[in-house]
Amino acid sequence: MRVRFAPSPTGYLHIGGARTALFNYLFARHHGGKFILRIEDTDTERTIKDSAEKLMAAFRWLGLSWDEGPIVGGPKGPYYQSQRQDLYRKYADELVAKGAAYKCYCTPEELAEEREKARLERKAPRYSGRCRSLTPEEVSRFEAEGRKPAIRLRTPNEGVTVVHDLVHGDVTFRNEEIADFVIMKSDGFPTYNFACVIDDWQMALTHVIRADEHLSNTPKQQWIYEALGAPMPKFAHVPMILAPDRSKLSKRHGAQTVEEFMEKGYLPEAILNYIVLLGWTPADSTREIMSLDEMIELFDLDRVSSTPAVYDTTKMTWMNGQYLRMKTPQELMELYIPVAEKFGLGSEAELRSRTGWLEKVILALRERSKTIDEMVESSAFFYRPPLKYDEAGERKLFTKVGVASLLKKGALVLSSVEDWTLENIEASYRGLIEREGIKGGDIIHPTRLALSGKTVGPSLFELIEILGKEESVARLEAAASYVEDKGLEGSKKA
RNA sequence: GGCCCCAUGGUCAAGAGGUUUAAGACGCCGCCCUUUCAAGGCGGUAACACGGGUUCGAGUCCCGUUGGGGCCA
Repeated sequence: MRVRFAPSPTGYLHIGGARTALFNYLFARHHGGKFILRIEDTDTERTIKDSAEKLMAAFRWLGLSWDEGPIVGGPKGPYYQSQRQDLYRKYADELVAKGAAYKCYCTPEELAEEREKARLERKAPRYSGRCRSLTPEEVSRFEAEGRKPAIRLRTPNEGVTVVHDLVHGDVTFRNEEIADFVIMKSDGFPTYNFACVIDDWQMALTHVIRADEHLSNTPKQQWIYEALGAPMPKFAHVPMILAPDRSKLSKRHGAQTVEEFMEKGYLPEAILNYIVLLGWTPADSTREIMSLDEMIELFDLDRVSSTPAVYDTTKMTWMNGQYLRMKTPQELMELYIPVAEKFGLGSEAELRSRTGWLEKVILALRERSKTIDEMVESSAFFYRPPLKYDEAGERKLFTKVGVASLLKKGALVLSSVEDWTLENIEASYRGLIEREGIKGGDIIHPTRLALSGKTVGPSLFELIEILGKEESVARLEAAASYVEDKGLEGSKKA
């Protein structure tokens, strides 16, 4: 079995494209077939330089490999449409010679006029077929005028065409609805439908798995296969992925490309796992968390649904958190370091020089982070004192009478801890709590705020241990001075 | 505008005529755990778009309406 993903390199790898690519990939791997990548850069003007490179980088990052295509090559190349132009020309000429297609000399103006006329008569605008049977004289007159012909496929005017779709079942189109359409434009470039069929045929695809938006194009494509005498692949139109407002995904919907999620600290396995569930469920539908290998084992087209899906970042973020928790500290460190560097927490060399410490930081944060970026952000206070204290926390905790003295006492007991272990740190604080006759929270919460600037975070004693004795003491004293300088104690009502 | 596709909770989604007083997941709410927040555990909230048929029986089949999406221009 041979399938392909054929993106046009006009931007980035869209979440919907990624899902379609994934379905193709899984189908190929499940059946031991080939997954082919083809770049549809036929429309050279709109092609963005090196966006094909970016696309492939996204694939690599996701962990999806292709068996044939750019870089890896293959027997059916080239895999860029821009390098296959002579093929389209060749087969178009063949169709003309056979009489299955013909040259059309109509100018855009004439066509527009025809369309306008149809509109006024409230009829469906469709090509009249005026160039269907031009006499040799007419042809030479047009040629003499210097007109460049387009090539149109001669299509049936009656009867129906049925697409046997693997997802939708049989879909019937009335042939009279579709007029002779252009396969080669007058500028010599093929139209989408033609190039697509030539390539799919030449690349010997057995299945065309693509998004629903192409279902309406399929009868035209089937006619091209027939005209060519080419074997027809099986078609499977998978549901589209919609934005939260149920419209087609576009830039204005914010994060929607694989690259964006990559930059936001998402894990490729989480993205893959989330999108595979958009339009497909395994036979055991309560099963959600799956590795790529498991998806390959479980995936098949018969459980692909036909209803479009709205994608929801919230659930993907949750899933990312699930995957984050499955990572070892070592794995997380490799993901953490580059982001931390970008955040200005230190150079890679600096960070790597204290991996033991870093592991503790990461372990402390792993349970409460959903993305790598979030993890890095919430670890910032381990590297430098808080720039400011959480406002609500300050109002609640630093205004209590006696808090400054409590913080100082905390600094004192910590400074006297000889052997800096979690147990000893906690014991020192517990002792203080008992001597003062206060509740644990009375000092634990202000201490957390003093050390991290936050009211939430890892277990306090773990936090203190990681921060170190000197730094903890210094921050407690700084906070005590801060409370005193600002006269916060007892100021709650003011 | 014509044609095509789609229609179960806010979102993903199971359901292939009776096993459904409709799974599961995210979210949300509550409780438990707990030094906080998470995580985890437990519980709760919430749906078959509407109208006609077919059938002993319909979320499941048919038709229409409405809504959404796509393709062609």
